[in-house]
Amino acid sequence: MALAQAIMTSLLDADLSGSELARDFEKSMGFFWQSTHQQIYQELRKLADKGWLNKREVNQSGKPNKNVYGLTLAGREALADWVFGPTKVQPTKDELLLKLYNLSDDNVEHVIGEITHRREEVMQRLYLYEAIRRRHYDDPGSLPVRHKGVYLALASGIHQGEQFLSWCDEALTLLATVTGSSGH
Amino acid sequence: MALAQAIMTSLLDADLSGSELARDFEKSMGFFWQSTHQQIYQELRKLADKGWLNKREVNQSGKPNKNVYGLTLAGREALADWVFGPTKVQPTKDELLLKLYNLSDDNVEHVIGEITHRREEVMQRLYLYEAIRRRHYDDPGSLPVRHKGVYLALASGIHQGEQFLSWCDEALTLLATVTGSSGH
DNA sequence: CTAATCGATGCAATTTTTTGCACTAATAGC
DNA sequence: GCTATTAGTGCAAAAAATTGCATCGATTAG
Repeated sequence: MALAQAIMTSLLDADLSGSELARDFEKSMGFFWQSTHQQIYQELRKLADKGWLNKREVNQSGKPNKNVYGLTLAGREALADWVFGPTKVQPTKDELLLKLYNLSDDNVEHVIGEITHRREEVMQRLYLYEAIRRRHYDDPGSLPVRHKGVYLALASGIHQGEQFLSWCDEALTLLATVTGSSGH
Repeated sequence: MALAQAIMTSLLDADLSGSELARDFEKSMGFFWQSTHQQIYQELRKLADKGWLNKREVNQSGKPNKNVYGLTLAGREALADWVFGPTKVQPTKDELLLKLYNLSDDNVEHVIGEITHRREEVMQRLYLYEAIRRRHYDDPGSLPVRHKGVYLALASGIHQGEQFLSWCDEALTLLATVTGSSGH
């Protein structure tokens, strides 16, 4: 959707190669914007064609050469302009909710298992986010403007995680009554 | 992703035509699973070919004929089996978060505007959800099993909405300090 | 030395989603 | 009666995302 902008944003601070970007997308930026290396490579080429990125080949000792991309002036301007354009949201599609619509005595146990599992995953992620917050964003008020924004994106992830945990608790409580009363 | 299952789930209680489904997708099911009528029509044809749905043409007085689809036994079984399969999640991609990464003195005002706007939208939606909850799911504990599941999907939307509102408040508070101190 | 392995890069086919249009039949305005 | 509009259905091209491979060097095992 706005993969182009996600990539350019990653390049704001440092020039990166395709694989470096792909790795970055598993960390920070990737917390809320997933992408695969294939997509990234393609998009990089497009952006270079457009003149928003410049590419320079870096010879590496021992390893194959890597192509490092950096924002051009035009790229920076395009990115800055983009902020004022329309904002798309692609809402989550979670098959778990769909499964809930199909809840039955036959599958409650299974669904409970899935919820429990997801709860665990989200909790792990939440620990990570909290650790980052504590480490880098202890006092948001005193951060430079741009970092305030980055902090808020992180905060969004934290809020969502917490919300999910509390939903899980409600769900598990309610579903426990089903298995409990229906016996077996 | 699992559009097929989303459609079949909508057909659990009643047979529907393409346009009726499309309208449904703007309501209940569509609260957490968006789709367009084009996609729905295509998927309906595929599912009918697979033998999971049957199609019957209904002549309507005055209007063009409509094709009404219903679940076949095979369809019901496939749907029931699907619940036990792997669960995919397609996490939200929200350009607003990307914009936050690009926060600057030049665009804070604009971003604040966008957040405020979204806050309003989410609040509206939340009112709707709450109304549905109050009307149909007053006492979740006493609902039949399947409706408990449906209720939990709704509850998920409510939790998410509330989470978003509280995030908005944090964000607006923090960003107010930026515009406040930078003056002008 | 040769073959198997690995990490980084990338092409290409397939599938999914989006976008734009087109047809049909009723309805409304003139 | 003729044209414009609207609701329901659907095709098809384009764009985006996913999946599966393919290459290219260096590295390790035999």
